[in-house]
Amino acid sequence: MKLEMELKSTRPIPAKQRAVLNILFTASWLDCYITRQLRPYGLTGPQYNILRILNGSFPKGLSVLDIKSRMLDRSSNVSRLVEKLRLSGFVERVPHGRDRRMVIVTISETGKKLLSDIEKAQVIESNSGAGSKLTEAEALELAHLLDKFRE
Amino acid sequence: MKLEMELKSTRPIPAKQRAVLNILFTASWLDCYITRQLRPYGLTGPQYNILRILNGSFPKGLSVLDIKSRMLDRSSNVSRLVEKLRLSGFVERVPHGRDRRMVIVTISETGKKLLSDIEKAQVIESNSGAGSKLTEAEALELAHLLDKFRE
DNA sequence: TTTGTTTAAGTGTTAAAACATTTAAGTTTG
DNA sequence: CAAACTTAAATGTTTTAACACTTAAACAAA
Repeated sequence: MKLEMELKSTRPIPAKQRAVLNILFTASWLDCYITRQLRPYGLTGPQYNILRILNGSFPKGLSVLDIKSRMLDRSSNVSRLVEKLRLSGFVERVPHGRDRRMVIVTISETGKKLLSDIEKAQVIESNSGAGSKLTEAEALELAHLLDKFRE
Repeated sequence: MKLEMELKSTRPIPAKQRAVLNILFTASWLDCYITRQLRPYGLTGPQYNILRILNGSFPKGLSVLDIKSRMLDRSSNVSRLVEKLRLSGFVERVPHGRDRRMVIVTISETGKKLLSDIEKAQVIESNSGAGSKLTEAEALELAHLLDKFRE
């Protein structure tokens, strides 16, 4: 549905403002979608984000700050999120050898198993999920315009 | 900066996933930007959203549910947000005549003054703000692709 | 009417975000 | 070396989000 319809806007919205509102609205919509997808697995969005970051760097681990710098939401409190993931058994924490201030976080086998379960479930419904109506070219164009938006 | 750089991604990201990540990342970036803009005025993003909705419907007011259905973030607790705005003097609440379950919320003169102050300040720096690098046509295209993304 | 259902708004509670502050280890410089 | 500074992680606190639940009014049907 078009943004104006979603927001029940009466008067026309200027182009740039429409872009701003649409980014915020779509992100909220997407966030809600992702939260629903993750609920059965007992993960929140930021926790899932961390697991995927660690999976991408596996078998190497990352420090807390390294994780934070790669997150979608940079205001996340990574220490606490990692601690929750550790309690659930999805990551492991080992102190850094040289620099004893640092802690290196690594995804566990359980964590990797969880990610692959989630991925499988999403692949099954990937043709009906978020962004499924976009062609590859449109998806690329969208990402490019968003990059330009932040300049 | 391109998303891959922002997220320090090593391997290439598939197009649709890039779109998803970029929407979430850009929204978080934008949210941070807006929060900073609004801070001097003592408003949060959702509060500002409500004020603008009420300004758009002025002089008519809206019920709590009407406001909610027009908000960017539909999970907002409008009752509490409206109460805060009322305590700050930016909105007024009057019980609905016929249906005594409803409350009609209207923006006050103080609230309208606040909005115009904020707008003026943003116009001044509108050439350096969010989305300023996009042309009108690109902004429209971006909004259109986001509409399609949610289908 | 009275019973049940739906709708609007508000409230209670838990968890998370936001932001500042603290602790401890490492670095730099006089 | 010692003091000052910087950096990494954790913690404290306040606010807000998220979600369920309550209350009260309107509506619908027996």
